[in-house]
Amino acid sequence: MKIQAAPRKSFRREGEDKRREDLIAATLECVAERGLAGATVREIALRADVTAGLIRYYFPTKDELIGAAYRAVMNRMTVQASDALSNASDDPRARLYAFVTANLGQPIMDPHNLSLWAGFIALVHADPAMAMAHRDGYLGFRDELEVLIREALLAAAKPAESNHTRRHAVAINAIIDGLWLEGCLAGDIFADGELAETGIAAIEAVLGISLNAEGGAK
Amino acid sequence: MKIQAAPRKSFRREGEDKRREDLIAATLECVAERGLAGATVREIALRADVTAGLIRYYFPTKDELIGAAYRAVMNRMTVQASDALSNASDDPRARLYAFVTANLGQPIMDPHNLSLWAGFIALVHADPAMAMAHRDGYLGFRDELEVLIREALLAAAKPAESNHTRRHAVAINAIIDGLWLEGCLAGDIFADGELAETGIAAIEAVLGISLNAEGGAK
DNA sequence: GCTCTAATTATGCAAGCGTATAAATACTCG
DNA sequence: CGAGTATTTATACGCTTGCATAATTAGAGC
Repeated sequence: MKIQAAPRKSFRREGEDKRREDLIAATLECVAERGLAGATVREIALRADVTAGLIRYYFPTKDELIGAAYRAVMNRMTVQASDALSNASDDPRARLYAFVTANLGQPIMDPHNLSLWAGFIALVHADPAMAMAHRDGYLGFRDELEVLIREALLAAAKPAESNHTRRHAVAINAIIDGLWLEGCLAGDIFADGELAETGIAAIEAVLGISLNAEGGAK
Repeated sequence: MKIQAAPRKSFRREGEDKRREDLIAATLECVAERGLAGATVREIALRADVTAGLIRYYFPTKDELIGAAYRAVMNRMTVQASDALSNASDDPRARLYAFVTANLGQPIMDPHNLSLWAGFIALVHADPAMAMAHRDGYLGFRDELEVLIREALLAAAKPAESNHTRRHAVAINAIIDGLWLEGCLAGDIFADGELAETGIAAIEAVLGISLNAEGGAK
């Protein structure tokens, strides 16, 4: 009987970009399913169908992999929201409407995204680099929102001075974030589209305009 | 030369309640400073000036200590908000006003609270027990808010049917949570009281009433 | 096809983790 | 003041973790 020499794992060489993406994707899976604590190098490697040592070949330290994963999540959500914008009509009110509903529906409003986001946010306080990464993302989001708000106000023939639009951006950003939170945490107690509807109504009230593409005036 | 026998740590016996509180407080310190990962039994014990073994005497498992700590944070914030209510006048609009500003000011709107909250929220998805604990807290908060809203609407002679007040509660809860988040994450880029002001304005717009105690009508 | 190298696997290590358990001690009660 | 017990310390065990490093191999280039 032949002695079973432990067979060495066969493998394929992959491009650097592909591997990094795979590793980040595997990391996100782990975090989503079992929290940040579940994202160990061994588990990540398993999901990426790779051995643990390889991770260090692409990411000098585990923290860097985690940071890259965080940026990937935020970027993914941003891109998804922007996609909704590019598919929207060019009426500014319709664009704001599309932006809001996109952020308050699938796939952005998802428990997995919340788990990821929360796990990272918990680190923000301790890690200055991550704190800066987060602030940039936040301000970027708010600025994008502020532009949409200003144009929607102008389209409705309302004043849109920057001190007003800034404050509106803060408030409306809060509405989106808050409803996103509620939906991620307890989406099952809300009807489909209810939160998006609620958000639109609240935003219309704050801005004092209708976001219906057709018509414009209520 | 006398051999230095390792001196056994001296200690005092404490009441069960005192010890539990101390351990929870030490846990919160750890989580706030270095995230959930920093909350190890040894570090917690160190802060509570106790040896690690004692933790298990009061909490069968570390997870139970973490859970207790989470409930303590939420409870603390709830109590602080309720305190603001009991110090408020009995005009319903003033009470809602006080409730909102309390939640959007010190000591509730604090980075430490966010770190704690986020660290725990990241576990909600993975741990059913914590998921239930969270949902209870959330619904409790929203119900309290809904009562305040209904009474404020009635005081302003506005209709307050339950299907409306529920939706308002969802939206206003989002405004509070969202602004709380913004303040915790980047409080330094906002002027003192700015977020509370913004929140009040947004809520007044959503409800269509003024929350100024004096007058009532704008 | 051979060679060379970069990508990948395999193995090991030291540190830190949560938990278990036995020994010691501060307080309570008679 | 002495005995008993609940509280606390001390020690150790088994596991997992992130990281390092040596051994291997797939694939590109000549």
